[in-house]
Amino acid sequence: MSKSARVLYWFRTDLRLHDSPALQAALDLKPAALFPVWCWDPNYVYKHRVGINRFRFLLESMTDLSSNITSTQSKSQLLVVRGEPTELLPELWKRWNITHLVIEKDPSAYGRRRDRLILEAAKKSKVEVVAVQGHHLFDPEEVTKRNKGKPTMAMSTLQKIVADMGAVPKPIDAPKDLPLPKLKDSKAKNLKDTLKELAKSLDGLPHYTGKGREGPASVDLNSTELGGQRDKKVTCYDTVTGEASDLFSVPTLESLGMDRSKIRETIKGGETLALERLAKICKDAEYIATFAKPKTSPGQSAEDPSTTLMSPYLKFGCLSVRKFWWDAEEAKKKYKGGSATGPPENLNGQLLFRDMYACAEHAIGDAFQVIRGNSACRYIDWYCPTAYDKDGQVILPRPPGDAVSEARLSAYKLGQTGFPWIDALMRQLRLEGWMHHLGRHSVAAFLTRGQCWISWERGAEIFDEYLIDWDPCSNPGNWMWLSCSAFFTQYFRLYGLITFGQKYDKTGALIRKYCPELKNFPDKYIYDPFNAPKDVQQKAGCIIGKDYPFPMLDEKETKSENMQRMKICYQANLHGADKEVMNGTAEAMLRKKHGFKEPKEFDWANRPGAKIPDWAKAPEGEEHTTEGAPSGGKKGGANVKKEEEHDSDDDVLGQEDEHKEERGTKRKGATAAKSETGKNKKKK
DNA sequence: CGCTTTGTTGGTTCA
DNA sequence: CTGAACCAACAAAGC
Repeated sequence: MSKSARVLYWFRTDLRLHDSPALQAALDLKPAALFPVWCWDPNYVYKHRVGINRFRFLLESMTDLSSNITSTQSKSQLLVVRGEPTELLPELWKRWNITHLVIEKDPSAYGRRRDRLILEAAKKSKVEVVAVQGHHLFDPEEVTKRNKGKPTMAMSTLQKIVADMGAVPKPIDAPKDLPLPKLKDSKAKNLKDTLKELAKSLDGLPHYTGKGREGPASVDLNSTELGGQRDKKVTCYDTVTGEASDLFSVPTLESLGMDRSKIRETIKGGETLALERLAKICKDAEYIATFAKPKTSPGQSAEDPSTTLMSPYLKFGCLSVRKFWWDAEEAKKKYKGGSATGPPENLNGQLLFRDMYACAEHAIGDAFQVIRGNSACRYIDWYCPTAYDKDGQVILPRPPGDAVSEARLSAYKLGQTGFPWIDALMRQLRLEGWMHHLGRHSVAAFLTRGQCWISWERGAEIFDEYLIDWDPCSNPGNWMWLSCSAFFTQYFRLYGLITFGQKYDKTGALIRKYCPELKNFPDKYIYDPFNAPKDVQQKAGCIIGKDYPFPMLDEKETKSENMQRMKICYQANLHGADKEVMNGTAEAMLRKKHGFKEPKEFDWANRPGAKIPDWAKAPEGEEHTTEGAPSGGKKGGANVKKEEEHDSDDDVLGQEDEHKEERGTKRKGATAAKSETGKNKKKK
């Protein structure tokens, strides 16, 4: 059989050639032909929330994979076909006389649903399917089976299970050669002719005209109407095989209706860069051996991260997680210093967390993304939850919640909350598609149980759209963790909006970079410019409430109110799959118990506490911008524009030099101000 | 991989 | 030299 094998290798979660057990399985068939295919799935284009940065990173990764294929076999490349895989793949294997379909197993709920259909179609066509695990350290299907179908809700559970599953497999090298993607009667002598023949073989196939197989046919989750970043027409489905001049090529961002000028292209995709970065990190044995996630700083940017920044590459399989695991193990052996760190805080522990979430998602399925129907998720009566119709279908667009929560959610998404730490992190996310893990903790706790009491589903949605490394398991999993809905229960442990960032970086470099309107504030007030006396604000060239929004809520007031609510929700002990949640009575029940109030707008002048600056008591007719650009109208636009004026790296460096020079004098100013207020207090 | 309050310890300054 | 005053660093406990 092996001599006549003709393999369609379908890339999905594995944009790499190194350590790919699935690709190895394909080569083990000793095929006469191997077609490396990427099917440009409209379900990913329309029915998953994907922003500009993640599409950009994916396209870069595909381009790099294609060139790596060509470097290995000059007469081959990645063959990108545009259409619905369940419609298109059967045509390909019919017209290309395929005997075997080889894939890396995609363990996510969508992946499994899609692959079930593909498997059925393959069976009908007598195409043999070979599916191999390679996206995680351990096969989530096998782990779930060993856990009796239950989700893995703790690291200790996962560790216990995988202890009996043997060691993580050692990485295998990239292939030295690849079989040609040739038709049976091919006369092609070079790649260009091969592509022409392949395109000709697909003549007569209608190009794809729908918006994906899943959900309501007309819905485009990435349209601006639904809060997405697609503002132009999608043209990538105008053909099946791409432009005639560039057959089977990687689509462009423009053909997805997206405008790359709206983002910063900070983290570039591809296997080549992933391996370079891994090699560089593993050279530093001490860094690898003593890595402790809680000690890494969230106050650093992607250009100089305190973590490895490998997650985007793991997400698309540009980097094999098993290679990461073993290269880290090798590096640790070289460390001769004191004691090394262990799981869960070390690097391998981080990779195990990724497996834990994948296995939990595997057991729960689609409901892992939401609260309703999710048995692993504690039910809490958040504002702005996902809404369902009588048949249990999600209503899109989501019917608005109360006005204040909607305004807060919008301000949060744009980085206009009035809390510089939160705003800097959210702007970093929106512009660059990445945020440090602990920064994600901070903003997630703030939106949910900390201050806003808004559903983690809304936060997960924003992350879905903006994160490059978004993952259907880790992302909802971490949102449930931080909102104390699952995995984690210590709801009284809450991140301070001023103190948490300050602990890592007193100078507020992240704020100065992403909130340039605040860059001239002295260190003392960079995390809470709203507490700065008016003369300090004037000197900094930024009046709070005018050039930067007032805080949209009172940190301490919301915190204590929400902790009381959490206590009551924990006592009620409802979960997403309970009948009270499914029939919609849970919300009213909990609100009765904790004395539900609509969230109120923050009244600066009457806020509790004794630290009200004189200038705030008498606002001098200045408008309080608690709304903080949530309408997404003129104000938001103006702020975005202002930011982009400070975009270039040179400019950022310039800003940093500036504070270094000025810091000394500004500190003196701040101390003087402090002693003054001290005197005032004594007089009173 | 919390924050805040409270209390302790050990050190410095200065009348 | 003494002792009050202050302060930084840390630990414990409660939310």
